[in-house]
Amino acid sequence: MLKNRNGGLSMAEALSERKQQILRAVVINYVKSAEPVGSRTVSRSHRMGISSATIRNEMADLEEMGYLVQPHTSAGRIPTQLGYRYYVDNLMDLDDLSADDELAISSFLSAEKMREIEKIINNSARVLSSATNQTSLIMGPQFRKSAFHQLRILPLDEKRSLVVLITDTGFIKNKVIDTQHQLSQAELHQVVTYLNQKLYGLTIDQVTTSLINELKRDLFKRLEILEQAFILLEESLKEEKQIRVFLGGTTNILNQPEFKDVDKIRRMLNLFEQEPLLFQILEDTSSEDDIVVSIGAENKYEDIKECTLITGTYKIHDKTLGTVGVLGPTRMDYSRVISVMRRLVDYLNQSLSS
Amino acid sequence: MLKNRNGGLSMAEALSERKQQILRAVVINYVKSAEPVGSRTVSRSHRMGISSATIRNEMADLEEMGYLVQPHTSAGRIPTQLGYRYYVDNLMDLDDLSADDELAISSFLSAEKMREIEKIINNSARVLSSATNQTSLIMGPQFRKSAFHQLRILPLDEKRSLVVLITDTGFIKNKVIDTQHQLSQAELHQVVTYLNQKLYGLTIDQVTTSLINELKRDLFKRLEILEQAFILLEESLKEEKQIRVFLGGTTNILNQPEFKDVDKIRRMLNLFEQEPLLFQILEDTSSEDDIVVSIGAENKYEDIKECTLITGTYKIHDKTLGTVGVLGPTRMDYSRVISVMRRLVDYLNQSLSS
DNA sequence: TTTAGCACTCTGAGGTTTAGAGTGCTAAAG
DNA sequence: CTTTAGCACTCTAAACCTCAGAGTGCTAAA
Repeated sequence: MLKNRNGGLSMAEALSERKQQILRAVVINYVKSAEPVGSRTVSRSHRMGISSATIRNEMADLEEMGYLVQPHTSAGRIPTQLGYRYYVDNLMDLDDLSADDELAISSFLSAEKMREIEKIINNSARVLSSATNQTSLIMGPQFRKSAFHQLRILPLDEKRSLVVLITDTGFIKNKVIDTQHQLSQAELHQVVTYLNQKLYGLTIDQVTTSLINELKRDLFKRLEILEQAFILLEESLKEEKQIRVFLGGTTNILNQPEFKDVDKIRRMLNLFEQEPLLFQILEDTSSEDDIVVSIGAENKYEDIKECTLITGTYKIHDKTLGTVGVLGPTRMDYSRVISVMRRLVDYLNQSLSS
Repeated sequence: MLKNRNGGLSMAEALSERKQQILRAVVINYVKSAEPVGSRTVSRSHRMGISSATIRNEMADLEEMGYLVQPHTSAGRIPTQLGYRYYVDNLMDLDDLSADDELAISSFLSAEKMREIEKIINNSARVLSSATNQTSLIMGPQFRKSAFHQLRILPLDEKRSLVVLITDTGFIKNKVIDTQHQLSQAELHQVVTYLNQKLYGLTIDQVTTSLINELKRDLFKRLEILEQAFILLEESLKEEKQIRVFLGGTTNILNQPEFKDVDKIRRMLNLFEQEPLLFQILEDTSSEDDIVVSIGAENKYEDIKECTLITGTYKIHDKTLGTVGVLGPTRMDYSRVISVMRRLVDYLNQSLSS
C-alpha cells in the first residue's frame, strides 16, 4: 500500500461506484491529453452505458465534493489535488511494465560492470527520467548512515600522511594530513588500533563531536601528533551531511504544457540548481520502507506546490542509504511512475549490494 | 591580446575612425538593450557631433561591409558576428572591475578554507555566472595531465587491498582490489618499489596501455597476484578521460531575450545535460595561455553556433589542468566577461597552487 | 432516474487595424 | 563633395474584433 504525505492511509470516502468510475476516467484522460475532459469524452471513451447528460450531473456532484474543477464555465473538468489523491489511494491499478521498459531498466545495469557507484546512480537517474518523461532526482548514498569499519594511516613522506576511512558499505574516504613530527611505526600502530577498537560498528552519524573530543583527550595523553587525523573525522560529519543529488531529464519539464510559461521554468530550474534544497526535499518526503506520493500542496516546499513528487528509497545490504524521486506536474502518470520506480529500486538494491 | 578562434590575430580592416565609433556605439547599445539600434539613438547617445542622416549613411556602408544587419527593412541595426569580432579585436576596452565585483570574486575563496577542490570549482562556477549573468562552465582538474608520484598498496584483510595512487598535483585516487592470495609484506614492498621507480614522473596520459602491459610482463615472472592492481591504472586512463564539468547559472539563459523560445531553451538545457559534450567543447575551444573568444559560427559545435563561448584556463603549479568558460548569446558584454574571467583565473591559480 | 434538446458561455485561433519607430532617398545647405 | 532636413514609405507588434467549437446547465419528456 502506498503511503500519502502524512504517513497514514487516506479514508476511502463514500463515492458511488459510478462516481469512482467517472473520476477515474477523468484522471486517466486528463493525464494523457492535458485538456479538460468533457462529459461526452467520458461517456464514449470508457464506454460505460450511460449518457453524457447523466455524467454531467455526476460530474457536477464530484465538483461540489472537491474532486474536480472547471478551468472556466463551459469547459470540461480537470482533477483537483484531492481528486488525484483519491485516484492514487483507491482507483489506480499499477501497470505492468512493458518488455521495452524492463529491458531499458535492466540493460543499463548490465552495461559492463559498473563499479563506480556514481555511475550507477547517474545512469539510474537517466533511465528513470526517460522511462517516466519526468525529471528524476537521485540522492547519492549517504555516507553518514554507514557504519565505521576501519581506519588506516599511511605515511607518505616526512611531512604528510594519508588517512583512509572505510565503512561497512564499502565507502572509502581519504585525506592527506600534515604530520609535524615523524611518526614511528609503533606509535602509529598503537593509535590506529585504539581508534579502530573504539569506533568499530558505529555509524558515521553516531560519531559525534563529543565522542571525538573524548577520544582526543584519551590519546593526547600519549601522543600529540594526530590532531589532523581527527579533521578527517570531523569533516566527514560536516561535509557529508550534504550529499550529491543527481538529476536526470531536467529538460523533460519543458515538454509539459503546465510549464510553457518561461517564468515557471525559471523557478523550476532554479530549484534544480540548489542541491542542498533538493536534498532536503528528498530527505523530508521519503519514507524508509515504501514509495511515497506527495501531491501538490501536500509538499512542504513552496516551489513544488504545483508538482507531485514521488519518492522511494534504495538500500545497500539492507541499510537505507539513498532516495530516488520523480518530480513533475500533478498531472502525471502515477501508475507508470510508481511501477517504474518500484522496479528500478529493486534493481538498485540488487546491484548495489554485490 | 586576445586570440580569436583561429588562433591568429584578425587584421584591423580599413574602417574610418567614424565608422569604428559608430560600430562601437551600435555594439554597446545593442548589448545593453537587446533592441536594434537606430541612427537617432547613436547620434544622441554617444554625442558625436553628427546628424542621424549621416549616421544612416555610414550604417548603410557598415551593413554592406557585413558588420551590421537589419532584422527587417525599417528597423535599426544589430551587429553581425563579424561586427562583434571586429569590436572584440579592435574596439573594446576592458572594464576595470568594480569594488563589488572584486569583493565577490575574492570573498568566495576566503570563505573558510576550501580544501576540497570540488568546492573551489563549484564556487567559481557560481561566482562567474552571477558576475556575468551568463552560464558558466568549469572543467574540473584533469587527472590525466598530472604526473605520477607514488603508488601504495595497503592490505585491508585477507581478501582485499587498497591501492592508492598519488599525483604531483595532489590528486589521490584509490580503489579496493581483490587479492586472491595473501600477500607478504616483502612481496608487496618489492612490487610497489618497482612500480614507483618505473612510473615516477610520467603524466597519467603517458601511462599507456602498452606500458602497462610491459610492466605486467616484467612482474608476472615474479608474482601473479597483482592483476587487479593494474585495473586501477587502466581505469585511470579510461574513466578519467571524462572529467566533471561544473555548471553555474544555467537559469541565466532564461533571462536573455534570445532564449524566449521554449524550443531554444530545450536545446540549450539538453546540451547542459551532456557532460562529455561540454567537456569536448571546452577542451577544443580553449587555448593554454590565453582567453579565447569564440563567436557564433566560429564555434565548431552546431548547438552553440548562435552563442559566444569565452574560455580561459587555470593552472596548478604552472601545469594547465582545467578550463573555465562562459557561454551566452553572441550579444554579451564581452569586456565585462573577459575582465571577470581574467580575475577569476588569477585567483584560481593562486589558491589552487597552495 | 435518465436522457434528449436547447440556449448560453467561454476560449482561442485568425484576421484587421493602427501607432510608432526607423529607414532610404532627394534636394538643399555648407 | 559632404552633411543635413524633410518626407514618403515600410514593417512590426500590440490592441482589438470576430466567430466557430466545445462544453455546460437546465428543462421537459421518457
